[in-house]
Amino acid sequence: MKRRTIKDIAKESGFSLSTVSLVLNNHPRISQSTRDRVMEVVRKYDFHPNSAARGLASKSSRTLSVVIPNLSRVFSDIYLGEIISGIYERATSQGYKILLDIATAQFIESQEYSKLLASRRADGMLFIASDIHADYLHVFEDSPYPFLLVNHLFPGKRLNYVAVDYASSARLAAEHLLGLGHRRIGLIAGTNTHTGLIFRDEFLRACKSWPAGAADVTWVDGGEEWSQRGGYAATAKLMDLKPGLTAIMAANDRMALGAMRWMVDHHLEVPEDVSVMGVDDIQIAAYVNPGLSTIRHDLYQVGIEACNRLLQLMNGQIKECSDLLPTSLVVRGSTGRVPSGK
Amino acid sequence: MKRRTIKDIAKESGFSLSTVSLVLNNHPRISQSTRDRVMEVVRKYDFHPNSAARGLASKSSRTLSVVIPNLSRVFSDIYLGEIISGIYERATSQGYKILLDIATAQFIESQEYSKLLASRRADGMLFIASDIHADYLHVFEDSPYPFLLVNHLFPGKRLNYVAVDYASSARLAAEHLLGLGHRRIGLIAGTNTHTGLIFRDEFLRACKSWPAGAADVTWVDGGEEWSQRGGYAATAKLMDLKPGLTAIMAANDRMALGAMRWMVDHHLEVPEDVSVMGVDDIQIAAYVNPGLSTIRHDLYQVGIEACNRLLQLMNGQIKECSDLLPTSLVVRGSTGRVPSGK
DNA sequence: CTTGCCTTGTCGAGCGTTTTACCGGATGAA
DNA sequence: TTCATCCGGTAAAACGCTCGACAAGGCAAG
Repeated sequence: MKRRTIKDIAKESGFSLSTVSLVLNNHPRISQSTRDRVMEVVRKYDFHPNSAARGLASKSSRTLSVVIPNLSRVFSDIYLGEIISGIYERATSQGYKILLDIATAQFIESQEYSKLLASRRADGMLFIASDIHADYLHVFEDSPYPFLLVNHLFPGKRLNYVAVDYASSARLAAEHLLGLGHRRIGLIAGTNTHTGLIFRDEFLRACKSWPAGAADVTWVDGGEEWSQRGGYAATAKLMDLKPGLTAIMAANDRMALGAMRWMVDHHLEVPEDVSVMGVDDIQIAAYVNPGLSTIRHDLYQVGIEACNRLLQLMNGQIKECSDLLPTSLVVRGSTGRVPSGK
Repeated sequence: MKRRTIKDIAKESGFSLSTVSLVLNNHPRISQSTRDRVMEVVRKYDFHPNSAARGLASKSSRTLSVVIPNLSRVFSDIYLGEIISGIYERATSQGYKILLDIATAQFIESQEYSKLLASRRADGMLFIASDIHADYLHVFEDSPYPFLLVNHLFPGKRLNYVAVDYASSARLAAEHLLGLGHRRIGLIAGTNTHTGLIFRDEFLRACKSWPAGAADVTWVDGGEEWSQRGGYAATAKLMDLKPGLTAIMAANDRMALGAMRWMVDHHLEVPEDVSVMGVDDIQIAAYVNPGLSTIRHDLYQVGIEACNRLLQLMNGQIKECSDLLPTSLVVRGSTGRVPSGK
């Protein structure tokens, strides 16, 4: 099968190579009548210009690299899906395609993140996979390549980011639980990301400085994957350390679901015996029993905004970016007033 | 910033353009000593060959297109994540990258699926997004482009596919419930995919021809998105139509979770009053209360296998593909013997 | 000393676009 | 009439790599 090229279109339509190219790129230089005659031939052959040739000549791949974390079953976390949907929406509307990568050990060791941009396979990179050990990202400080962290940040590194305001989420959550009278609180923290650490520290701070009396907060780590399983194990640990806890705060909804499951398995009622609260407001949070109180993070919006900012970095409209997006409290059935007599 | 090319490497290392190219492609023609001297320079400059130029000259983009369904919050379904992880694993190991697309209305109307392959932006396509209305896919019958449906199929169209054996799943599920004595069963079906229809029809058939006595199965549609919400609504409808149901069979776990939620909201015990069963064995199925009985679909394996087959189609090792992968029963707490006296 | 073959490296013609000059003709003002 | 300007289109030089054809040199066999 002979592959058609712009040359065939030129020959058949009677115009030059350049003219066809200009038509295909909607260049204003070309008159409507010429445009029509060329497009007729283009449609007749269902012609689509070769993207490699385009990329070579134009020095742009019209492609964005998106790197996601290497958690087992990573997609099951709505967390990611929302962000990616947002990115896709924005990227597509600007004529960009998405090249997906997973931050596996192999991906990092072979420095794919550099290779992708250096080889011009992608014009810019959105990185959703940063944990506190991602020191290799320092290559993107002052790098000529457009790079942006999505819902992560790296204190001490000059890296662009768009993220939800985790400190504000921590305050909202703390105020909700404290306002319900809780003073003995267990915190299941995520400590493998900087945003997780920010959440933990701000939550502790808010509980310590509560006007109506400081709360006693015990925290444990919820595990690398922020999963139900991790939340379950962390809850077991907390309840062992401090049997009198009246509330469990988890750094995301999945761990909170693990906590609720532990309560059921140990014949404790939520929220009568213990209140449980999460963060993110994933879809299933409204479908468990009781519904999970949580902090809403609009991750779709994070995706949109992150992609927007990356595009601005790419065309030079901005030089750097450090956006924090707002969050809000969602109250459902899993939190209630502290049990009387406790 | 001057971008380095293969030419600079050639000059600096004292070899020809072609030699550098051959080294970079690990061609056996080149001796070890030459290879070493070239690679030294390559590393010195952290050089990465331009992928557009490579693609243009080699007529291959080393990229696979993956198209996923346009469900709102689509990623929240572990269903997809598992498949994509499998695809990624396989594709990466063969040096291919993944170009992600979502089957939005825009994607379909603008015939992006053709454009991607015709413009050589991707060398082959894995389509996870097929519903019964995807008639436009007929363009891939006898198309020169490698194309494969993932966990879907299209009776009546000559399209390659790799899918789980839904008919076998239906039999396993039916046998489990019938074996527990259930004879009045509600089925929440997914009717917008051919695999969903196959499941429904085979489930009905199996229930009708059960040796120990046919069951009375009532089925309703669970909605386009196979979601908790849809499962919840479908359960309401079923329980209204047939108040005496002793078991609910849902075509996926998410709808089953919706069904369980409905039971809780209406003070019915699972499985004491009604058994509930799903399909897929998503991660959370083990974490709800009671644990969800289901049919395990190894979707990671589907991804691996699908990618394998596509690569074989691409290099001509096979001409067509219609694989069905096995499934298995997983019994947890949500199904039990039919209540006595019912 | 030929001849032929093998090994290793080089030449150079593409690959299919974009984009910068440039050009001819029409238009309009002086 | 002349000259500058504009308009619509074209020629051709990149863009950076791959790969088939070819060449040089070494070596073994006759």
